[in-house]
Order: sequence, then structure tokens, then C-alpha cells
Amino acid sequence: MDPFINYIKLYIDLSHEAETEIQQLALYEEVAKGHQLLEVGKTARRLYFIVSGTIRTFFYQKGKDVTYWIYPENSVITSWHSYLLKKPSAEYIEVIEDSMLISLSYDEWQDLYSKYPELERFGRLLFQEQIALLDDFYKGYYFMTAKEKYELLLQFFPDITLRANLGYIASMLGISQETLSRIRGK
Amino acid sequence: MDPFINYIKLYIDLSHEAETEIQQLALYEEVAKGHQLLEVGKTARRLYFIVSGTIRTFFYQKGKDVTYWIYPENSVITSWHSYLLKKPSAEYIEVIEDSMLISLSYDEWQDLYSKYPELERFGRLLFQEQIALLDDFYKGYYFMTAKEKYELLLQFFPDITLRANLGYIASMLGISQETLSRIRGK
DNA sequence: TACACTTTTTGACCTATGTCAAAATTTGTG
DNA sequence: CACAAATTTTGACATAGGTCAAAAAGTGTA
Repeated sequence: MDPFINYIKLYIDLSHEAETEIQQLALYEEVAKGHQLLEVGKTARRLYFIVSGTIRTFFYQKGKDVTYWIYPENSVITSWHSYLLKKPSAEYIEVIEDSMLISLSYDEWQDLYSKYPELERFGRLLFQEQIALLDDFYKGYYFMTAKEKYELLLQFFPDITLRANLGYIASMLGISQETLSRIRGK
Repeated sequence: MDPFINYIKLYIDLSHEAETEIQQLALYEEVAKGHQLLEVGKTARRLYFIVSGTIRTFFYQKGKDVTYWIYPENSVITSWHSYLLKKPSAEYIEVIEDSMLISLSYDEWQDLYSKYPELERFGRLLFQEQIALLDDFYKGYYFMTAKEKYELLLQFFPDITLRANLGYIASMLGISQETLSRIRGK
């Protein structure tokens, strides 16, 4: 079965017509580690679903590579600010493990929303969930020690250390790689 | 004119029936400074629109009062995690300036979504915007110095110092009140 | 198996910002 | 107006975690 269709069905009942149309529009692609799905300055046109693999978003701050977030399979990913507001992206999107992706464009989604009320609902529910997640993660994050932040992250992504290297994880938490290394060494 | 209806019309075309129904369902209330709209442990049942006034969300971390976010008029506010997932709230919602509020309950919104497709769309667009905002604010926030964080916040909320006291603002930024005071003193 | 490259760990040192306490200032109220 | 309460500022000092550099460990590949 199409994993993205299954994912959508977790949220809503999908009509047969909508299902068929999504499958026709969707772009299925295998992408190798290291490939960039989006560059800074370009506008994000597509919303990706990760069937398998791992992706990160990052940007350069004062010359340093700072990871913003890491996404495992069964995640929906784009640069929200850029995709939703049609503005140049402030971040890169990079594949960090060979990945299988399914994507549709922004414009295709607009058509689907209008054509199928259940997809409008899917959109609402999906965005709701993203908010609840973001809200939950950031709450109480400030004023945590480096160790506490790392432990919180492990609750959210128990297998993150298998998916991304230390430098990426450390910068997600706003701490240096050396500090994270010391924390892990107990 | 009803300010919340106007707000909705910024996002969608609202049918006359939907408009009438929202106005009938909506609870209009004046709330005094200091009142708590939601307590930790209780589930958020309502989505508020702030016509005038200021509201903050906060929680206690290691015995300290930590402000999570501050909302001025024309904001939509609830405890997202609690409201959307029907779980006990991890934060308080407190009125910090006498406010005029308009609210509907979660259940009322579910009915409205089903009854009026344009409101389902409103929901999607509203949540999209919240994501774009959150996404934008947090990006690059890590690895900033206390001064840079404060300057970033001022770009988002130019008049925040008029709405909330220093301690609230400092904890929003994850810095101590003393540090913020020193930054402002140049 | 060995070489080259990448990633992680360790060490030495330093600084931004936290903490605690008290003084100064501002705000609210009878 | 004057006092009490709340808020902000200032001072002295402590420390978590940053930086830079180098060593160690891990990984891929010919």
C-alpha cells in the first residue's frame, strides 16, 4: 500500500476519488544521502512525506552549521515559513540518510483542498498536530541545563543518536558538540 | 462590528449563516488583570480571541515563574497541546492587562467545521499561520546571545515592554531578569 | 590490511550569564 | 500626598558551558 495514503487515512476517511488523484499527482523519489531538497533563498514548493530515511533542516549562523530539526520516516516536512508564505527559505533541507520520499506541490494541495473537503480537514488536522508538537517541545525548554535538554530530546526521538551525528544533535539543542559529548560520557 | 468576525474575514469569505451562528455561540467577556483563564492540570476547553488587553502563558520550573509567551490584542490563544489533544494543561493562562475576550468551545468549533466548509478552511489557515510564526521565531534563536534574543523579540513585538514586565519578558527569552535589565541599560 | 577521511572525545582555558542580596525607582491606593 | 507594594537596577561573585586544539576512535574502500 501507498504509505502516504495510509498516513492520510490516520486522520480522515479518504474518498476513492481523492485517493486516486493524490496517487496520480504524487511524486515518488529515492534520494541519496547528502542531497539538498531546498536551499536558502529559494522558495519551498513542495510538501514531502518521508517513507524511509532521515532528513534535517539547517542554516548557517555566524559561519556555523546549525541543525534546526531532524525528521525520521513517517514525518511530513517542508520549510513551513517558506512553503506557506511563499517566501525565500532561511534554511536548507538536506537528506542525511538515503530516503524514499513522496511529495506534492503547494499548488496541487490548494486544488485538492478545494476539491475534497476531507482533504481540507486533513490539512487542518495535520497543522494542528504540528502545533501541538512544537508547543509541547519548546515548553520549559528554556532554563534547562544542557543535560536536561538532551534528556528531553531523547524522550521525543529515542533513536535520534542512530539517525544523526553528534554535531547535528548538539546544535538542535543549542549546545556545543563538545558539551554533548561530555554529557554522554556521563 | 464584531472584531472576531472581522478577524475571520481576513482569512476567508464567511457566509451569512455561519456569521450568525458564530455570533450566537460566542461568549463575550471582560476579564480583569490577574484572572486565570486556565490552570495547570485542567483541560483547555475554549479558544479565545483577544479583542483588547494582554495575556500570557506561564508555568513553574524548579519553583520559578517562567513566561512562555505573551499575546496582545488580535491574537488567538489557548493552550494548544491541551486544547487540541484534550489533555491536562502544563501551563497557566493569565490575563495581565484588563481584557475583552471572545471565545468558543472546542466542541462548538468541531460542529462549525463540519457545518461550514469555509470554517474548516479558516481553521487550516489559522493553524498554518501559527506554524509559520513559531517556525520563524525559533529559527536561529539558539546560539544567540542574550542581547540578540532581546533584539529579535523586539522585532516581533515592538511594544512588548509596554505590555509586560521585565521578569516576564526575560523568562520568555530564557534569560534572567538581571541580565535583561543590564542589556537595556546599554 | 591499511590508508584516508569522518566523527567523537579529551584537555586547558575563558567568558557570558546566572545567583543572591540590597538599593533604587515606579506604581497603586486610602 | 504618603505609604506600601511591586518592579527594576546595581553590585559582587560563581559557574555552566563555550572555544580551540589535538588525540582517539570509527568507517569506508581499494
